[in-house]
Amino acid sequence: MDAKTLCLGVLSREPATGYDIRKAFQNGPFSHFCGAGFGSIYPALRKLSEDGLIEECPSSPDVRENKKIFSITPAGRKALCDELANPAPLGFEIMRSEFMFRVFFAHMMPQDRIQALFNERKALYHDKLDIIDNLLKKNSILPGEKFIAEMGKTLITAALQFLEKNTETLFALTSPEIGQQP
Amino acid sequence: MDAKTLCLGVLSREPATGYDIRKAFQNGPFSHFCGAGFGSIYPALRKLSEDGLIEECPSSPDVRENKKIFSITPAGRKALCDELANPAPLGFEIMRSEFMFRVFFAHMMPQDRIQALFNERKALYHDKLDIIDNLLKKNSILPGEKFIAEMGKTLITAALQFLEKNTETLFALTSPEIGQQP
DNA sequence: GCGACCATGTAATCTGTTACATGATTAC
DNA sequence: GTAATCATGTAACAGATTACATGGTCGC
Repeated sequence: MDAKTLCLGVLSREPATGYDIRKAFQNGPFSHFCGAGFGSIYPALRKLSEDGLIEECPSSPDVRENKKIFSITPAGRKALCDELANPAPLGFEIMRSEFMFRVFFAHMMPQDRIQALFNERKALYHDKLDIIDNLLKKNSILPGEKFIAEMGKTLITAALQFLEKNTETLFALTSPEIGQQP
Repeated sequence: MDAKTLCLGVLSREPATGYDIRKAFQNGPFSHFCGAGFGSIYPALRKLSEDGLIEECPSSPDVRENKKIFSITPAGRKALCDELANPAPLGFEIMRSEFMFRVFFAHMMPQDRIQALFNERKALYHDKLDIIDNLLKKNSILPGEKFIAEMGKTLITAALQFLEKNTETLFALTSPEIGQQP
């Protein structure tokens, strides 16, 4: 899914600035399953604008002059629908994970490094759960959005519980000091 | 995690060809958390070879001439360790998911399309579970590898159960024919 | 006044994906 | 003999990440 489609998706919910879109990816309803940085978002907005899929809202006196609020056009909504309905290039994206790659090679890392990795990851999971819980508190939430928030919550909770239950077992089976072992 | 590190990781377990590496990503122990295609693997192998991190095994009469079996060098093992231990650029990779993006916009899709999406996804999960179950049957499996296989199994099972339980609820809340709704 | 946050954008680089191009071996 | 699988690679293109560069507003 490219940055253009992601931006279109965010804008289909409500008008937003590039900055707002990034927040939606960082702390908002999209944060647990996709993302993009400024370097992807701004060029995407320019292209979408050129293609007439989004448009800049007329500036009003109460917003700063350099602030650009974009809204989706009917053509943009159509383009998003088409993209959503298309045969899907699939790709199994769940868990394309650097964390898992590292832990896979636990025998090549000192135990304190793995411990730090686990702690970081648990903290990250807790952050994501907080974000999702806040989303679920809102009363106006569409079915798809709710479904995905709950799915995220379920999966992150499962991951967290797995880490909590199995860390000791992993440590019991790896040597504390070993770093460069084959 | 770039293709070079991924290849190095695969080769740290046993010597392999580019083709073997791809299989490790498609059906092997790495399949549920990372991946790469030929277009990434072969250039990566060339670079790793140039840097002395891997080397081509001397050709023996029992293997075909154009087949190149690579093995990791001590320098390569060191490079992998360094990469594993480094402060981690983090990035929350769990669930960077096109599936979730689509379902999030369920209200913009006809119900039969969502149904198809769900069926595809469930089939994919079952495939992944089969692969993982086969991995877990092996008796010689390192602790990190076992941990990650079991974590994958746990998470995929949780995802599958979530889909099974909540599909009807989602469908009850979305209209069957609506496609292009705001 | 200062730090945190809002806000936009560009340019270089890196890297991955896709399609193409080729051919050997194995099992039926 | 023919289809599936093994096996290697290149080239063009699309795309993202990273760092850079700039400046306004708000609360303390």
